[in-house]
Amino acid sequence: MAARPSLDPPPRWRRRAEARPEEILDAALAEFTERGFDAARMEDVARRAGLSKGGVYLYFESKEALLKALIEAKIAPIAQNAKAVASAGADDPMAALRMLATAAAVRFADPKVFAVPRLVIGLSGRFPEIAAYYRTQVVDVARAALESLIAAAVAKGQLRRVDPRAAVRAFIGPFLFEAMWKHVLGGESGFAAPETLVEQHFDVLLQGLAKERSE
Amino acid sequence: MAARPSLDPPPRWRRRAEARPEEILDAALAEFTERGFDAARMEDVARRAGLSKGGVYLYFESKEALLKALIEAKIAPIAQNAKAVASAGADDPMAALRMLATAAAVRFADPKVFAVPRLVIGLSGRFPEIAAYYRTQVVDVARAALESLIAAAVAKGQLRRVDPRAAVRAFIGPFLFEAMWKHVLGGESGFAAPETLVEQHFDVLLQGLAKERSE
DNA sequence: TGCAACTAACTGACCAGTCAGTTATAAACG
DNA sequence: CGTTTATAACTGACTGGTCAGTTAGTTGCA
Repeated sequence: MAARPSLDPPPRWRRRAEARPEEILDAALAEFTERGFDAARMEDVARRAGLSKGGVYLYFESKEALLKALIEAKIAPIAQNAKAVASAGADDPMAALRMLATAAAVRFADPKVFAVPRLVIGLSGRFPEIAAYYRTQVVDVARAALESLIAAAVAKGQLRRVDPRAAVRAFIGPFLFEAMWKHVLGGESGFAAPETLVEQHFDVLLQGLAKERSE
Repeated sequence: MAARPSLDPPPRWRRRAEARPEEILDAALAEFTERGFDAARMEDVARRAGLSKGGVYLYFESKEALLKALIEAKIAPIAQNAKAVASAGADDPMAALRMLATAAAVRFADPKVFAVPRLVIGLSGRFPEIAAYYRTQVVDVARAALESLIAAAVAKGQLRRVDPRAAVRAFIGPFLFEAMWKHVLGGESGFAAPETLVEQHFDVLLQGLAKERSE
């Protein structure tokens, strides 16, 4: 009734060269995450992105090239963010650390965001370059940002002087564990809210577990 | 010269039905780790185990069956261990926690041991059953063991009362992070010794990062 | 009209799984 | 004891299906 039978039906496809690359990358991330890189079929990636398999090859040389482009595209903003927070928050390092923790909790809770590190972990054996790229572009940057903030807090007398690497591990590790629990092992998170997570984390991280403090 | 030319040359293969399954599982773990489950070829697994491809199928129904057998075989001892430590160390929980931490540090440092969780992570999208199995058989067990030890320590007045799940995250997370750093990202570990790792970890974990303790 | 964007049908390589045949080994026999 | 017999263990060539990548031809659009 409502739909007037159009005499010239809509085109079977449209030329959308600008939007394609990003759509293909999103489709690829979804397929790679669900099936794994090898088991994912280029045909399915294409369908999901709304074009044909041949079309994908107009934008990406090969499946592997698509994978690498995907990693690069999804990684860049994260690293950017970490660096920005670190340099911006040098005068109030504790507040900056809290912001970073909250950002980490929120990001790690998003399956789409965690999908990338998950992919990298799975493929690190076969594509060490990708793992190395991820390390230098993301982990090293985040690590440096955290270390500088912690060092600043130590200098201000707000934190004890501890081994910086140990401090970074203690800072990130729990989030990593929670993310694995949720996204990899399919565990139910008792408390959904990232704020609660951050709150509990900081309590343990700052005050420690010990009842009495030993000198 | 030394080798006397034997008139009847050694057989081209031997019947070794007892030893085969384990050898095949070891070979499969190595191949799956290096290439990934999909990219690994059954032919290569077989060669590595010292027999032909057809031979592998005498012991395992399919590639997927091999994968599942592999996970089960490599997982069992770990879970066993965690449970034993937990129940044995109820009277001195702090010592038991230190033992568990050291055990974890040593195990996580071994690429062969960490290969299994690495596989599970990579395959969790396609084989959720495997991830679930790993969770119930390993992570849940370890988690319960830790929580009971921590609760015991709290009861004895040795630890503050904090959210048990947060405490467990803080306990395991850093090891997880270190393992990822080393095995997945190929980062150099500044300090090889697990004892150092445990020492630093406990310092931060028990005393916290804060300079002054707030009530 | 021209051409970039796109499709669909195709090709060639690869590999999990099968199977007909071979060989090591142990047991039965003379 | 050697010799035959029986069979479990094993091999390697083969097959059927799958899928990355290609290409000849079609279509939207300026």
